Amino acid sequence: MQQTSHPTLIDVARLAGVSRATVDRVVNRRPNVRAETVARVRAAMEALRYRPDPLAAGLARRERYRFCFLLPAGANAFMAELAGGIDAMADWLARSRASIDCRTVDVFDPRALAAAIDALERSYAGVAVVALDDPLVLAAIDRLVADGVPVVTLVSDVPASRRSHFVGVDNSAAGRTAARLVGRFLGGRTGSVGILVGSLSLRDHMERCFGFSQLLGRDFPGLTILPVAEMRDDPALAAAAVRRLAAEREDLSALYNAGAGNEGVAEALRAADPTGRLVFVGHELTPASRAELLAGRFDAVIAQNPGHELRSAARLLLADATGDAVIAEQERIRIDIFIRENLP
Amino acid sequence: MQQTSHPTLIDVARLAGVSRATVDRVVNRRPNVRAETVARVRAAMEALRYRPDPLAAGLARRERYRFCFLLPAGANAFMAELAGGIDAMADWLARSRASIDCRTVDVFDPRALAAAIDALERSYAGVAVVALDDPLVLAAIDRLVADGVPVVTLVSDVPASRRSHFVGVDNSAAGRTAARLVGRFLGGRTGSVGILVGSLSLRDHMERCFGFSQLLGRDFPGLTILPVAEMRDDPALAAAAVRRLAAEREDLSALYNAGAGNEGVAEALRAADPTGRLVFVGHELTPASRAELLAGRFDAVIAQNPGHELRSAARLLLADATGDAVIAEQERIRIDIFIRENLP
DNA sequence: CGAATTCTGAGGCACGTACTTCAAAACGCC
DNA sequence: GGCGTTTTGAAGTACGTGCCTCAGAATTCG
Repeated sequence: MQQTSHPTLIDVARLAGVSRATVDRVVNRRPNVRAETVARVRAAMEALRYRPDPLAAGLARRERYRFCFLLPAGANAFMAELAGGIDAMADWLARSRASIDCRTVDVFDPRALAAAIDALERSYAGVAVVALDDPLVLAAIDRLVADGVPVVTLVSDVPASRRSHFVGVDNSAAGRTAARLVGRFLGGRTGSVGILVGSLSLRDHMERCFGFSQLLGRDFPGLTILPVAEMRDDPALAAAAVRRLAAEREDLSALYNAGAGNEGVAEALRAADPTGRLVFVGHELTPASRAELLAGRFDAVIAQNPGHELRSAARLLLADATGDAVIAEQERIRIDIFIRENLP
Repeated sequence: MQQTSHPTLIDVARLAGVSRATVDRVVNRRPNVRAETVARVRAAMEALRYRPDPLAAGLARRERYRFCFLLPAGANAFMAELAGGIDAMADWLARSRASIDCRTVDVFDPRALAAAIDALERSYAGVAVVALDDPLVLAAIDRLVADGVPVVTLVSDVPASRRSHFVGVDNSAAGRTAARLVGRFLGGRTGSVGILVGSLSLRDHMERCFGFSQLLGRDFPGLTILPVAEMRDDPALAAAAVRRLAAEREDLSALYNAGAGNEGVAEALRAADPTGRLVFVGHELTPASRAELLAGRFDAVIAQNPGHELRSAARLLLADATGDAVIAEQERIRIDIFIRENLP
């Protein structure tokens, strides 16, 4: 029954005319095997199409992998969904003998984030962190990596650090996507376009802003870009800014919110734009932004799938720990566009 | 070290004051255990947070799962990507002791598809099929299910059959999404809109068409919907249809292709609409549609991620076979919108 | 040639579970 | 009390690999 049941290490040993131990040495690239013997074993492996049973291997090497996910504290709906998704992965991870500790930290404070990273136990098999592009944070990440703990950045990157991967989207492209939609939805109308962000010191907000302005300025010359308004992801501040923009510029034709706080924007829009003529594009699919899309007050939402990002980060850390290969295509996070009709 | 290393069946037995065998009986719901004993064992499992080690369990029950994926033959780029993606899952599946046999069949012929389904070995632990909504196919699927082989439909559904899941998108919603984009991109312009499909007997094409017409008619009364043109996913026929539409209707302002054959549309567009005023929305991200988006001749592409669909189908079949739970959110296939700026 | 080194074989323990067998104990019933 | 049935315990084998030890063979080197 060789064709149905998978070949084992013993089958390889028999075919190659060597012992179990020698096959083991070859498979696990241990030293002290003659080149000629290696070749014979390799040939036998080829012939039988031998693949080490991952279950038995995992059982035998009794390692367990503990990972840590460092997420921003706060009421941000997107981040809340991230945190909530971690539990959903528990079963999934147990299958690979892995587990995740989740910690939260104030993400607007580089000092606190760096301290939190420094405080992490070095026994972790890997760490995923929603980072902040700041020298302090960069140094902390590099220290962690230097101590032998692989790091992936999640959602927000620190490109210059020694993290092994970034799991997230190209935020410049996301900004350009928003700009294209705003421009096309305006369909040739002219006017001014307002931009809101959480903070320009957040790399992702800044990049979106940059991409948005760049494309809008180049491809839609009829539109005037207004100065960027910062609002710390605070719905109340966002609402105030929207009201101010609507009052000051009667030619206001579109709004782009590169940050969070869409609830505030929505609230202000209800008052400032009762007819819904104003084109609005924001980020992240939350209960609030979803409801606004359905109500027709938001025209499009640019999003990234937090579940995919979590799983991708976990897979990458796991691959780092076990030495397995990764499917690159699967780990590329896409820039999702949601309108009223394709809400999940 | 009880808190770091996971508890085993033996730990549970010790705590419950019973033997290994009894714990095994409880864990695997075997008969002949007194209710009171079951409760004691359950309590011990709770207390220790015992979870059976999936690796050891998998090793002990020496089952292997063979699945079969039945895909359409033909040069269709989307389907080719589907087929190609199966190999990429091989490693992934080996980890769960599963493997996939991939077979192809002419999807336009219900009789052939039904015969292919009937010819499948009943030893498969599950089958995924790109189905065709036809009574013959439905009956064949139901026969397979009756023989104890779980079936999931992939991309194209047979809702009335006894398949356990459908992995794919809501094509009516996809059509509505396309309509919204066409309408918004036209930005108030009036004119007529052409619709192309592969075949109206294909459920997914028909549903897209339906969703598209429905929303366009309701929300964009300034646009006239032209009669649907069928073209068997043939680029040459598509090109001819586009040329004919462009010639006959000088008010043609947008085109929607609900089927494949985008290469043909692109070729015809180059000639018929050199200025790029015509709004075009199509389906599926292929090298061709990608290039057209970048060139600016296509305005948007509605897509589904074939890799996700494959993995989802595999996960669902695996869950069916092992009795594991599925993460519903993860298995919902999203309707992707791609424009020039958010191409992956 | 002898010694040191490099290879190889044989065997065993461990991982944590599934599944089996057999005997002993507990229980119900008449 | 005796019988039959249900429940439980004890013990074992098996799954396929990682990792270990130790002895003996083969090879190289001085």
